[in-house]
Amino acid sequence: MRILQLHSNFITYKPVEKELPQAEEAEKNEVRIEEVVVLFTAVEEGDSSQVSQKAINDARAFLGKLKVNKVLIYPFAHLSSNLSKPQEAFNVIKEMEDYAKQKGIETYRAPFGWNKQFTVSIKGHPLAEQARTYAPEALNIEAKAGETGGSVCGSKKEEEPVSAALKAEDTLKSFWHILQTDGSLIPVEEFKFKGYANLQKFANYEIKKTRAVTIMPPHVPLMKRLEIADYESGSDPGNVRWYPKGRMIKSLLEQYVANRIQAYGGMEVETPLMYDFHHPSLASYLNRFPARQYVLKSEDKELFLRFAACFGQFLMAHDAQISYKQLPLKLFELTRYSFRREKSGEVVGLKRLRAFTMPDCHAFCADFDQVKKEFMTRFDLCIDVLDNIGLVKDDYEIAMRFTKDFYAEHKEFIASLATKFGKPILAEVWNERFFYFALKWDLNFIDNQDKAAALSTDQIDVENAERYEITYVDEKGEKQYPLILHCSPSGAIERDIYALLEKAYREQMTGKASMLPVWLSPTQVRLIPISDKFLDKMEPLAQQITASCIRVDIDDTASTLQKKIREAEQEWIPYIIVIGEKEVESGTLSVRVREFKGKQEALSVEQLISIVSEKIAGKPYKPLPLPVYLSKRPQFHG
RNA sequence: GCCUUCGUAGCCUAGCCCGGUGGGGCGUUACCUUGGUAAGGUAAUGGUCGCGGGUCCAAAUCCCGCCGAAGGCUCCA
Repeated sequence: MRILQLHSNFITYKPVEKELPQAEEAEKNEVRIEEVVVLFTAVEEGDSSQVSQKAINDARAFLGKLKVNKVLIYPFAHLSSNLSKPQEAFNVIKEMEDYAKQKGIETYRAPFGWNKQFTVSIKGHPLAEQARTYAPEALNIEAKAGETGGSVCGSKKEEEPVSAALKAEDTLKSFWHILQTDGSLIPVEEFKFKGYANLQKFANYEIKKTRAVTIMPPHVPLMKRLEIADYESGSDPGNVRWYPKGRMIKSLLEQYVANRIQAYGGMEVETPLMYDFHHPSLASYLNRFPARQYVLKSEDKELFLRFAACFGQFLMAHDAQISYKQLPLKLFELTRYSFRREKSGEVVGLKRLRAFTMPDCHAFCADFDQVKKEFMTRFDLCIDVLDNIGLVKDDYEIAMRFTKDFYAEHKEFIASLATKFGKPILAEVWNERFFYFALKWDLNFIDNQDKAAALSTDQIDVENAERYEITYVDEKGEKQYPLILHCSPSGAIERDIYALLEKAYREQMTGKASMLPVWLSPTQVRLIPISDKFLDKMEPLAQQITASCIRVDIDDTASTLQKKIREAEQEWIPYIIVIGEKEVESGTLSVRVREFKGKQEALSVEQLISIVSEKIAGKPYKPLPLPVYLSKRPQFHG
């Protein structure tokens, strides 16, 4: 069924003559209806009463928005070249009419089978004109795509939506299994989740999408209170502001991940943020999901903001001269930003943003042997990167997604990944390949609402080399298409911070100290003088500690000792040092250690420096992002 | 996009159901306090109660419309 829906000031029509033997009886008088939603309707082969109800229900949704309760069903064959038989069409039209009346809509209908002359005046607002298509079999398709984030650049099919949806029903049906550590695959219903509570939560989230939690995500108040980030009402939802502390944390994570990818062999590049909407390699893909882009017009060009670094790197690789000797070739960019115009209701805190920072690393490989080796290396890299960020195997679950043919062919390879991970993995298996990747894994953090968010991912792309005409020259001097791996070792940086905050909250709930890893703590050491008299003793001590690349600050505000300690604890500062008479005389510091729930330890300055230095060894360093003296700091959040 | 909830000072919040001088806390500022490991005291400061309309002698409170936000659903290429 095809419907053209027009919110009209008025419509007039006049039946002229019967066009079909099945035409109903009608008078040849002009009819005029004011303030009405007109549904020009073509009934197509196979349309049933289900379709007519669906169409009316959709129309009702609009009526509510338009604050109209009047429709005119206007049979209009010209919308389709695949019309059903007239008698069936007439029945369906009548069903629509009956159903609409039953739903309390003031319903009019133009006569069926007549050639009519009409005039229609259409309103000027954005919702006034809508076209819809209903395929009878496509009504209840839940095209579960299985993409949970990561660097994803193209889909496989680009037919018109209806046939794609039909295809999707068959192709996209997911069969869920658990991939055990020995590489064996068992249906998810048969798996005993005892001892794997997190995996069970993840499986529920992925398969059933059920959860009964209504609490606010804990990381949202935390990101505000800790002055990391906040919503920016002056921008679009999902574009957040970063305060000095948050900027520092984010910057350190960015540096760390970038360093690791460079050590792995990724060549860092930088590519444009915006691309031509009508570029041939990009257009076919974009047309499929037009609503997901930020689109901007600039003079006569239509541009869209990138949602990953794929385009830039692929266009770069397209123009490059690549020999098999240089493979695997790894390009990397830290996208600040990638843009995805998620629907407003989907944007949450730092978990799901419209503008986010994502390391995106592509490896161009000669053949499948090379892919396997590289894929394994990157699997290790991703797990190790997250581990260093502060997210360990207990914090996340892995999903692996592939077709059953791919599994049959590469069983050992898939098994080796599972064995390496050492925990059972959720496997989503398809009968046929629908996406551009043959194999993908994604690593999912499970938060306090039992929801999952994808962090790292890696995918074997078997299509985009051809689409973007990326080639390398093999031993025989012939051009070949490489296989492309897409990897985001940490996932979005903002999402890492979300995960760290959610994890900290959970630790607190289970009686442990909530804190960020020491290398990411904006203040690592706080000095609190017991009274103003000791304030001038602070400065040299602070300098000595700072010289060892440790971030130290001094609480010179006019409040009490107890309050200063309370505030330092609420800032999650790992080491708090109170200095008074005793310390000045003995030279020994009284250090309150957050990790040990505030236990005090007597340490020399050198001991303190060596303890902290050990904690942050191998991590990037940035100086204190705020003035050393607390009295000099503004309060960014009430 | 849909559903639900919520908009009261820089921040958190009571009051709203049942209309009658908007109350508290945090912060900020000043003064007192100069301390020994999670909130010292006093005072001052700060409000078109989201916006517009309606009902009423009278609206933060009731009604209608709009705007904004959050959560859920869907979604997550």
